Formats: sequence, C-alpha cells, structure tokens
Amino acid sequence: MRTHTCGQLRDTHVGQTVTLAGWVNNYRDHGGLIFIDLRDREGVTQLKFDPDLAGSAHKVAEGLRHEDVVRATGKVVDRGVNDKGQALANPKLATGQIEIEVSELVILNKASTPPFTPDDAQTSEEIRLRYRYIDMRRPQMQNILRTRHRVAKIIRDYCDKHGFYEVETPFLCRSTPEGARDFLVPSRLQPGSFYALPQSPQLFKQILMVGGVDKYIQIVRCFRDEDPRADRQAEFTQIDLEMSFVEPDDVMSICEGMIREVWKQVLGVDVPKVERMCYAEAIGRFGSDRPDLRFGMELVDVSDLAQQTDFKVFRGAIEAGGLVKVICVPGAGGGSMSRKETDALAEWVKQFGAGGLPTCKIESGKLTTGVAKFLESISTALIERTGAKDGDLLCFGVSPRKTVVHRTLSELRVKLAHDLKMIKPGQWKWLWVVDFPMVEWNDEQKRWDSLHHPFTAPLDADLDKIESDTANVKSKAYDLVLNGSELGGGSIRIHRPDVQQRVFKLLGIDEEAAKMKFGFLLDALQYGAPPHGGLAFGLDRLVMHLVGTSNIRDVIAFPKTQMGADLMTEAPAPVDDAQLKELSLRVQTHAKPDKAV
RNA sequence: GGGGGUGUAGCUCAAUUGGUUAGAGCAUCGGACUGUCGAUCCGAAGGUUGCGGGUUCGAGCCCCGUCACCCUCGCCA
Repeated sequence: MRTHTCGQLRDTHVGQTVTLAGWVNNYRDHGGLIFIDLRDREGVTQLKFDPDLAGSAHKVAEGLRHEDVVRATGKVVDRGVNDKGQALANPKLATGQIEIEVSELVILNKASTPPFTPDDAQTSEEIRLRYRYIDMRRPQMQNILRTRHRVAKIIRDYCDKHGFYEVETPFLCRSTPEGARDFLVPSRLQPGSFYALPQSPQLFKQILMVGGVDKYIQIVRCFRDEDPRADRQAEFTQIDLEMSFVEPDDVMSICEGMIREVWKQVLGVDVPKVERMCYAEAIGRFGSDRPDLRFGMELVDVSDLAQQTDFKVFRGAIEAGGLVKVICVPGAGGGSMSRKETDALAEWVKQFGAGGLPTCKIESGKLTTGVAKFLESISTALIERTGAKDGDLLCFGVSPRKTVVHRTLSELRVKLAHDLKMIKPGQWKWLWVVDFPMVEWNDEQKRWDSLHHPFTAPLDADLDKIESDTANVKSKAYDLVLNGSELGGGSIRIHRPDVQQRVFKLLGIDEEAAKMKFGFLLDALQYGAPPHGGLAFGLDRLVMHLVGTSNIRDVIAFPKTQMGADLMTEAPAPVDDAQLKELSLRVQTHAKPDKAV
C-alpha cells in the first residue's frame, strides 16, 4: 500500500516515485497550489498538488481536511528556491528538504471534523482521554508508546541473556486479605465464591522457585482497588522477577544491570555503581525511605538543644517522647521568604500531622523573627550544627511522634526544593535503601505489620530476635530509589516453613488462619524450597522517569480517571440482570443510608 | 470518606460591583488566492454558561444541592 513512511524521505530520494499513506496533519490551499502535511507514526512529509501537473489529484486534494486518511503517489522533488532565490526547505521538518509532487491521491477514509487535532498541545486531559485514539497520534504520545515498548524489549532481552524464563501467572487468584483492597471476580460455577485479581504475583513467583524454575521474569499487570493518584493507577504494570540460590547482592546486581542497560539504550546515560544506604540512615538524614539526593537540606537532630530551652512547644514534644529536627533552607529562598509564605508552609504541613512549622531566619550571624526569641540560649549551637548562614531559613519539625517529624520535614524538603528551583534538571540520583526493619508497630491496631510483606526473610543474625527483640529485627529487603521515587523493591524470601510460621504468628496470623490463606505456600516450603528472592519494578514509573512526566496516565495507553472510569469506553457500567443472575449476584442500591441513620 | 481547584461555542480561553444582544483565537462552512509550512484575506454559522433548585427587577457571576475532571489526606502488605 505504501513504499515509504512519512519520516523517511531525504534529498537522496529525489527523483524516485513513492507512495505514502497517513493522516492529513494540515492543509494549505492557495487556490492553485495545495500543500498537505501528511503524518504517520514516523513523521510528516509535505505533499504538493499542482493543478497544471495533475488536475484530478488536485481536485481531490481540495476537499481534504484534518485527519482524513489518504494514500498519495508521486515523485520526490527537491523543494528548491522561490523566484526571489530563497530556499523553500523547511528546517523544522526532518523531511523538510523534499516534497512529494503528487500524481495520484486516494482518500482511504474521510474523517469527521475531529474535536481537536494532534498538533494542539493545549487540549485538556479529559478530552484527550475521551478521544484517546486521536490523542495517541501526537508525536509525544507516540514517543511514549515507543519508549515503553523499547523498555520492555530491552528487559526481556537482558533477562533472556541471564537465563530467566518468562512465565505467566494467573489473573484469577485467591483473595488474600493482607495488603491493598482486592478487585473481586465472582465465580459462576461456584456461586458465592470469588476470585481476586492479583495485587502482584508474589506467591506464584515463590512457588515457581520451589518448582525449580530458578530464574523467573514477567512483565505483568497488577491490580489494587485503592484511590488513584498522579503516580498511581488501580491497574499498573510490574517488572516482576525472582531468582533461586541468591543473596541480596545477587538480586541487586542483576537489577542494577537491567536498569543500566535500559538507561544506556533509551537515553544514552551511564548509570554508575549505585550507592547503598541503610533504612535508619535514610530516615535520620532525610526523614524518608526514598530520599531525593539531588539537593541538600538534610534533617538535623536538635532534640538535645531543644530540651535546654524554655520553649514549651519544643520541650513538650521531647518530654512526650518526640523529636525536634530542623532543615536549613539556604540562601535567597529562605532569607527572602515572607511571613505570609512561612505561614502558608505552616498550614501546609498540618496535612502530615504536624501542629505547625516553627521557623526563624539567620541575619548577621543571629537568629531573627519567628521563634528566634525562644531560642536565644541555643542559637550559637544551633547555627553551628546546622551550618546555617546569613539569609538562610530554619524550619523545625516538632512532634511527640517521631514519624510525624520525619514525614513533615521530608515532604517539606521536597516541596521547597521544587518551589525554590533547587533541582538541576538532567540529574539521575540512584540509591539502594537496605536493612529495612522487618516489621513496624501499628499503634492503632496494636499489632506488628510487615514493612515489606510477610514473606520477607529476616537477617540470619536476627533470627533469634524475632520474638524477643522484634522492633530491631532487620530484613533482607532492598528498594531501588531514583530521584526520590521508589522504582522497585524486593527481598530475599523466607524459604523455611518454621521461620515462615513464626513470622505469621508475630503478625497475628495464627496457624489456622495461615493454613487457610497461605496453606499452599507453607506446603510448598516443606517440599524442598530453595533459598530465593527477587524484586519488582514499577514499569509505569520507570517510563515516567524516562520520558519526563509526573502523570502516570501519560505512560498508559488507556488509563483510568480518579473515579476509576475509562472515559473512552465508559467503563465501569451496569450489567444486565441476566448476567447478574448467572453469577448469583444481586445489587443492593442504597439511597444515602449513612445520612438516614 | 475529608480538604482544595476547575467546569462558558467542536477546542483553548475572556466577560468590570450582579446589569444592553455572552466575546476572541483556532476548528467548521462559503468565497478569493500558484511556494505555503501556525499560510493569508473577505464573509457566515456556531451557546440549555456541566446539571437541578434558590435569592434578585435582573444571575455565567451570589447561595444550596448534584455530577464530572484534576491535585491531595486517608488508603496503597
């Protein structure tokens, strides 16, 4: 149907007769000459219709409009010069040196007037999603789809080279109450029973290791029925892998190599040896287990100094078992920040549970404004420890709850870095965060929760501390962090049923419950499970980094809105009564029961 | 479930303190034009101001409700 694409022809093709096919990107009708910009996936080529050379083609071309689908045959000609001797080439187009002198034009499909055109970058996302098929014609979207394809291809090739098998795991699974809310699928054959869509193939990949698969990879859809965010979608894709007879280093090394290959091939960027930081240090210095290392403003613990003051806010927090930490916002930003702006920050941090945000400035080597008057006795020590200079702003994180201090300052640090444009573009700051605690205390539910998941192995040295010194048990878990976002995480798994039982017990999953929910895993571990571990990357987030967007919907061909709707297909939608009946389901529509009660 | 933002022509936006017939650019339609490339020029058509109530002599604007989209808290082992 065509001999070339619309991004292919150069002056070396001049003289050839070619056939192109594509969409009408734009048209310019001069009454005599007509120019059409023809677009396909690969680019844009200008078609020229000259009434004197090909009258019938010119006649057809007069009727062309945006997004008509056509096929054109003609001769490749150099654009040459106009009668004033000016070059007619278009430097904005890769094919701008040439044009096609069309002799034959076929309209393959006349398009209705489109709601927007692919070259309109201003169209709202809502409209783009409703007409995704038009949106996808935009070069930016084509680039994203191509990048995503290439990432998947590079990863498959890399894993193949390293001896991984790609194995498919079920989508119709058993519901496990841990973790996120499940999407449920009713069973027709077993009324009243349900499948759950997988939140991840975690258990299956472990079973594959027991089954001797040795190395497993899958690029697989996962489902979590939670509210979406800018970087989160109910349906997302993991690069899921698992290996047998490995230590954490083996997994990290394979994953690092994979990332290195992707960044090299897609961006031409070399990823250096990735540094490691233990969880405790990450929390201490950055307040986060996924620190952004592209800028400073590290957290400084000043609890000991705060205790020496008469400032009730500080003393009260510490006496209640809390913390006072501070970040120093350097230079112009801090010094020039107005009272109104710092008040706004104080309001902003309340969403993380902080009572407010005490601040003060440094002028002439002294603390001024804000809470400075309460801190006179410790001002010298404070300035020395934070390294604050004139014009800097100190922001204090204060709370009886350490996690609130860390969350607040961690979020504030990132916000200020963005607001004050402290992040130089084009940086890739990688980090392995390791030595996670195995569990954390859930104060509301009064129980231990897994930090990673219940199958994460504790460090060998910590095996006897599981019951006696639970809070200090570290696990063989590792997260790969890029520019402050978690790209992937994994762990070495528990491969002994007795250890797995102890961990379940610790998490409040008694033997009977464990048997009911994870019996097949415990069984499998009894029949010769090799030591094994793995990791899962979020493919969507990875592609987001590669193409430079903060919107996950940009990297998904057919994404959903915050209400879980597909604006194009209008899913979800009600179903026929007959379908419900077949599934033994009845829908209960409740008219505002909450407000009635 | 909570907080914030947005909703006006097909698209992107404007509309003074609540005040005449709700405007502009692009797209669409008609006309002109033989070197444009965001073509240009002339003309036309295009509106339930998301939806439903209310206040008012008068509502795009104020109030109540509701829907959709976005950001966010909770949630996301």
